[in-house]
Formats: sequence, structure tokens, C-alpha cells
Amino acid sequence: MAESTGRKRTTAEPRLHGEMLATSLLAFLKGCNAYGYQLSQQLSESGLPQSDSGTVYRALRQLEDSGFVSSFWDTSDQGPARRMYSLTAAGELFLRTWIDALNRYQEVLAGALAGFDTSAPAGDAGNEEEPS
Amino acid sequence: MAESTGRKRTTAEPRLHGEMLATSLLAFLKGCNAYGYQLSQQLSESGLPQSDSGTVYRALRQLEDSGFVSSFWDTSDQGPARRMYSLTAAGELFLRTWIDALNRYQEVLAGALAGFDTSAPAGDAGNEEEPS
DNA sequence: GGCAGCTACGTGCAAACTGCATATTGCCTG
DNA sequence: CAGGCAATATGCAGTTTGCACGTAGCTGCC
Repeated sequence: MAESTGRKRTTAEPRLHGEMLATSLLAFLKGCNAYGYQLSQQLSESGLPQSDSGTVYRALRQLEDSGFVSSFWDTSDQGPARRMYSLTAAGELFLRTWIDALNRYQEVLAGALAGFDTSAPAGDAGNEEEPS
Repeated sequence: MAESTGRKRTTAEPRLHGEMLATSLLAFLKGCNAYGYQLSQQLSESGLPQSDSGTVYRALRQLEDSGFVSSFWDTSDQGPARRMYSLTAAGELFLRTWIDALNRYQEVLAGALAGFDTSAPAGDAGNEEEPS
């Protein structure tokens, strides 16, 4: 309803943004070092919703500003130089913190879908459990 | 290490934004209908990182624009009128799609952490794509 | 050599999103 | 009546995003 101008989502396809992109990148780097282009491709292959490559490069830069990854120019190969990234200790810590939050998040979603109610103080509209 | 201006994250505390806020709201609405103020509080009690109430109201409106929830003014009770929201079929579908993506996301993160054990960079931790 | 095309990285811009502060309406209490 | 809470909404500044475009190095082809 409400065919407003602009900001409709319209896509049922979830997008990956914010911390989510950052943490995915961090996770990839946990296994082995990599450069931006490669990470961008890994993102596609992983089945996760993907971001623009420009966004990936910028996310990597911010991650470095935050001290979660470090990088150096790799010119050992042919082709254009690659900026090789690797995870730092701080990055690993951040990754773990985020995974904790993710677990809570998923519990909430799963709980809500199961019809689980944390606490129904009052004001319940009576529509408690609608079997599909 | 580029010591750029500004935009450091500095907070290890994950923030809830974008689709994440939207899907949390959707999940809450799956159990029972609710209004913005209530949902905003549920968010705090749920242990999830929370958003500003203004952001919650706007997210709800966008969800409605996208057809994932529908709303009506509830004046049956005392106090200011409440805009009561309920999940639509499209909203439920979107929620499920997102949960799928979430599962993949978590697999990626968990998979990365599984290879920790002070993971040697050249270890068995995955496809080591050594440039030839 | 000339030229298209791919790899790899980066940036400018407009649209969108966020948090904070603030405004409003309605009811209740001291 | 003034103050406060419930409930919704908006203005604003700062940030993030997607898209488009630009750079640079190397390969393949005629």
C-alpha cells in the first residue's frame, strides 16, 4: 500500500551493510590474507548478499583506520599492485564481540518466529498465535 | 597504516541498523501486533543493541511503504492514539528470506572462527591461494 | 605498434539512513 | 494548573551507500 515516492525497498533480497559487511570481511581475513578485489569476489561466491566493490574498498580502509586490519602493497605478482590485508588482534576481538551480538539477534528472531513471548505484561492485542 | 582523519569506529559495540532493525521489528510483530512505542521498548528489553525511537518510527513507516506491515490508528484505549502495526504476508516472506541469509552469514563467521587456534597463516585454514 | 579488455584500486556525487533534539497531543497526578 | 509520562513525528547534521567513472598495469589479438 501507500505507493510513496522514493524509498521503497521493493527487493525481497536482503542487503548487507554496515557492520555486517565489515565483519564478513574480517571473517574472510581470519582464514588467510587477501586483497580487496579478491574479498569482493569471495563475497559473491559465499552466497551472502553482496555490496558494491567501491563500498568494499572503503570498508577495508575504515577497518584499517580502526586498527582491525593492516595492509601493505603487494607487487610480487604481475598485474596491478594489490593492497594485501591481514587481520589484527583488535580485529579478531571485534569479530568475536560481534558474533555474540549476532547470536542474541538470531535467538530473538527464532524466538519470535516460534511464537515465544518474552513477557506479555498487558496490551496484547489478542492475536497471540496465528497458525499458518 | 593510514592514520586518516576522523571516522574511527572506536566502539567495539555493534550497532543495529538497516535491515537488521527492520527484521527485528518484523519478528516482534510475528508474535503479536504492537505499536511503535511498545516495539521500541521490546527492543531494549530483548538485549539487542537498540536504536533511537525516532529511527524505529521511521523504520515502521518504511516497512509499511514496502507493504511488509499494515497499520491503523487505535483509539480504543486511553492516552494518545496508537498506530497499531501488524505483519503482512509479504512481511513474513521477507522475514524468512532474511533469516536464511542470516544463517549463511553466521556460517561464514563461525567457519572463520573455527579455524582459529592461533591459525598459522599458511596452515590448513583454507584454500591458500599462493600467487605463483 | 595499436587497441580492446581484464585486473585492481580508488573517488565524486546524490540519495538514503542514523542519532539527537525537539514538537505535538492526550491523559494523569500532585 | 503545572509537570510529567505515553505515543508519534519531524528537522537537522553527520555518515554511509550505490552507481558511475577514472586511473594504472598487464594480456591477447591483428
